[in-house]
Amino acid sequence: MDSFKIIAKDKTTKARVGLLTTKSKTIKTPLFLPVATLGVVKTLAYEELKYIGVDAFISNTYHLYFRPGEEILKQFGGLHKFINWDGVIFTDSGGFQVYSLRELIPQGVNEEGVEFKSHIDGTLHFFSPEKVIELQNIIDSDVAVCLDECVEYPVEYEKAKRSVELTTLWAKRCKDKFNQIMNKFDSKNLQLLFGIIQGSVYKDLRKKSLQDIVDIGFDGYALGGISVGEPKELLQEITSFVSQYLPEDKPRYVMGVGEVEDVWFCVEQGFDIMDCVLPTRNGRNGQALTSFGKINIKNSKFANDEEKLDPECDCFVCKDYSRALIHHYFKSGELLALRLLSYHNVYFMMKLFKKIQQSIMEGNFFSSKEKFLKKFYSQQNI
RNA sequence: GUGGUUGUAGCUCAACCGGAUAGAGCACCUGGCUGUGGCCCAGGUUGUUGCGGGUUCGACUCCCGUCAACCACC
Repeated sequence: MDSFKIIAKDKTTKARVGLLTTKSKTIKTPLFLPVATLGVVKTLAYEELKYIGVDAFISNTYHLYFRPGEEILKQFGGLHKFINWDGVIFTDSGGFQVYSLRELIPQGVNEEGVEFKSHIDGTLHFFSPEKVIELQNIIDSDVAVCLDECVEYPVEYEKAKRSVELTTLWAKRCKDKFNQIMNKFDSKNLQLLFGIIQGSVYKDLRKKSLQDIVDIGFDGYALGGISVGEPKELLQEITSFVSQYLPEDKPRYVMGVGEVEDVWFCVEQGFDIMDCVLPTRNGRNGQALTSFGKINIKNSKFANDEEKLDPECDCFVCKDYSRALIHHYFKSGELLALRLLSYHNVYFMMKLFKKIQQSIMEGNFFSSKEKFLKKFYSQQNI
């Protein structure tokens, strides 16, 4: 059974609307995944996620491995049951932590896997491709991804090349282990497995990586190794380059992208799924997304501002809380401040993706994009 | 009333034997953050060194006076 079905295509761009069928649910793409590293979108209750209309989020294998740990997850029968959430769960493999926590990898990375020093207590732990698949099976996510090696930017060609070779090698082992485990399940309860493409900013490496990964064959393809500090032009160059070689009939996931401008761009290039920490992390630090651009609610100019966060938003925060009040909560260190902006920003992203889906269905993706971004950069009403 | 201690940025404190543009943390004001530790990073504003005299080439620093806070004793 095909897990992905395209139901609409934009005529002038590569944007498309699809249905992704997972064992939990069928959900519509383009899809934005808020990040729930430890199984929770920081500060938000599951009831709130449901109310906002969050269909799916992404959790992290590495972090869940340390807390709550395999045993608790096994006891409860996976993350869905542990957190009582019937939406779709993606899991990241820990490959990104090879990059983000690289100072905790004293031995470096080899063919067998990665030896991590726990960021919590410094103890040594070993992740192999097989282990990561097992863990994601224990977590019982709907969509798992292969272990990959994400390298920093900028990176030397030779190092990027080795990471591509390693990522391919690991992808094969992930796929083998995955098939072995999935044999025990009936077809309705199959997890999906996505492969990850590396290659940094080198086009020949990107092409090699995606050919290798597509040859192995996965339920979807993720573009990794971007959003690691490279300039926006390179992000755009790589995403548009890779997208032209990806199979059309499989979901395409660009990992770590979530700035408003980048989101429109990646959808335009034919990507279906993206995830990003920005709406929540920046929300916790005072940045709010509004129809008229980003604002930092901590700025003193909002101290007496009676206007709502985003005059065009209909979330409860924008109905009931003035900018001045949220400013006050932030300056006072009140926890509610973090929640209000997290809620609003996630709401903003969900509404944005609904708008994107709708514009593709109605055949006006490009003009919608232009209109949206023009307003977003106008800084009116701010 | 007498004796003592202390007064330096909004706050807590540095500043050698008298030496150059009086510094730091926090706070405040901005900016940054792209497969998450609420963190962190990068900049920026702020001083009549309680006040007034004096000595000196030069005073936060030494001297005199004065004000304030605190402590002890009457």
